[in-house]
Amino acid sequence: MGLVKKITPFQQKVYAIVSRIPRGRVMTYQGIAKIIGCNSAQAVGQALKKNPFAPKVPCHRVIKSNLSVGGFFGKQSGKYVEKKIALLKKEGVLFLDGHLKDVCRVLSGKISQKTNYFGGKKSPK
DNA sequence: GAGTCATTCGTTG
DNA sequence: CAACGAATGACTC
Repeated sequence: MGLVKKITPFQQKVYAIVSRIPRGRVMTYQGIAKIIGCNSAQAVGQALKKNPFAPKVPCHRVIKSNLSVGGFFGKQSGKYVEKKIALLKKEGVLFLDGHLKDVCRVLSGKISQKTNYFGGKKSPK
């Protein structure tokens, strides 16, 4: 039976970090990637997609560095992503139009300062 | 603020 | 060795 929990060292690091994200908080792919030692958030995303410990690792607490929601269960959009937002919303992390409402909820030490997120700018409908 | 192209690291085929 | 992926940055509108 080749069906064994074969995970790579890279995945172990990703799951270790993600599983340590406290409730009501989120982390970015870039942040995790940086802690691991690489600057490839895509590698982190792939590790989470193949996440063999789906319910064990709170992958729903991982979002993109641009404060957008990101993907979930291999979907970049759809009801799965909606569920991801709903889960975070239940934990106190609110999203507006697919983007994080409160940047303060993000751990990871620091975020890209180059990008001008919602800093003071607001465009309601 | 929103959309598009190119880049980058690791895993899998 | 080649292609893909839950992403990101830079550039343009």
